[in-house]
Amino acid sequence: MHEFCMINNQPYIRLHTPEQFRYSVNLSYMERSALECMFIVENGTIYKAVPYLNEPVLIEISSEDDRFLRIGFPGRTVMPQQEMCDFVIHYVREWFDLYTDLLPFYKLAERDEWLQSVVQPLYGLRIMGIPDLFEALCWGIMGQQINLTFAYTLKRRFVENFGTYAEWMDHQLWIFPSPDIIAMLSVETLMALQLTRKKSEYLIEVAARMTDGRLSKKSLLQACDYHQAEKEMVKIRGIGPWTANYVLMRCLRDPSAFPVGDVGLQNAVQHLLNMERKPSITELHELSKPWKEWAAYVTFYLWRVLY
DNA sequence: GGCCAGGTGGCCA
DNA sequence: TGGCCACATGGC
Repeated sequence: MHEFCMINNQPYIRLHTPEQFRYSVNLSYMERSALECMFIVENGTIYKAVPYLNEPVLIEISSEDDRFLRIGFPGRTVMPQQEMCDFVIHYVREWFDLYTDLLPFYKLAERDEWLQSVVQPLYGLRIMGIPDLFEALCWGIMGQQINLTFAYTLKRRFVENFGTYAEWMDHQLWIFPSPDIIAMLSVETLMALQLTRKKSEYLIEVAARMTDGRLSKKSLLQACDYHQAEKEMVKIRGIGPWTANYVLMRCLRDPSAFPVGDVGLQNAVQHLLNMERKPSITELHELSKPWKEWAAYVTFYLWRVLY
């Protein structure tokens, strides 16, 4: 549900959110890294360019009472046409994971003391998504086996070399490169950004598959079977179980996705359980049994404990 | 200077 | 199936 509003000649959409949502806790997640290049956060407002019919649309997101979302359109004095508004509303809902009902997750956490201690302080946090499948896959591949700071550096170089941007005030708001641009690059071109040879090959291969239609978000979601989608992704070189589950979690919206080999997850569990060593994969599967269906959410919340 | 990093593919038994 | 190892370089 939403309303179209005006304030000081600025059009905005007032978007209703589920009860299990708090803007502030999501905002602090968005503020976690100054190195992030796909959106800007300033004074509690998130600015982003979203791709609408190959045309970047600037949006600004803020909140009313920590509950309602306000979606504004910087630089516009009239409300955009209906189709664009519908697109933006859907984009924001997907980005903030507002289509997911978190009530069962919180009910589950109430019955598990350990889980509750992780979940309760972050009440209202959603898995902030990466709606663009190509971006999600690239980010997963780039981030493998390197520290997060360097991963952000690589993404920035990738985006600034091959993406497009819209200007807002003195900022550039970037649109992630489209697969057809990347599919045409040589391995050496990507290696110049300090991606490894293998990662460069993987990125170009994923781009080629998305360009010719062998791989798409639609086809992965078509079977309505996340396990099948995972199998499809893992067939592709450079996408292992971690990356596939990461993409299931942040793009395809499978609440039970579980990147169990994730070192951040392992560190968080080790820390919270006061273990002397990192938990094994087997131990993590054992631990996750009670909340298996919500493993993506638990993982996301656990990341917030350490990062 | 050394260990670790939001892993994966490939090889070997 | 399960255990190593190269990759390849920045961050701290």
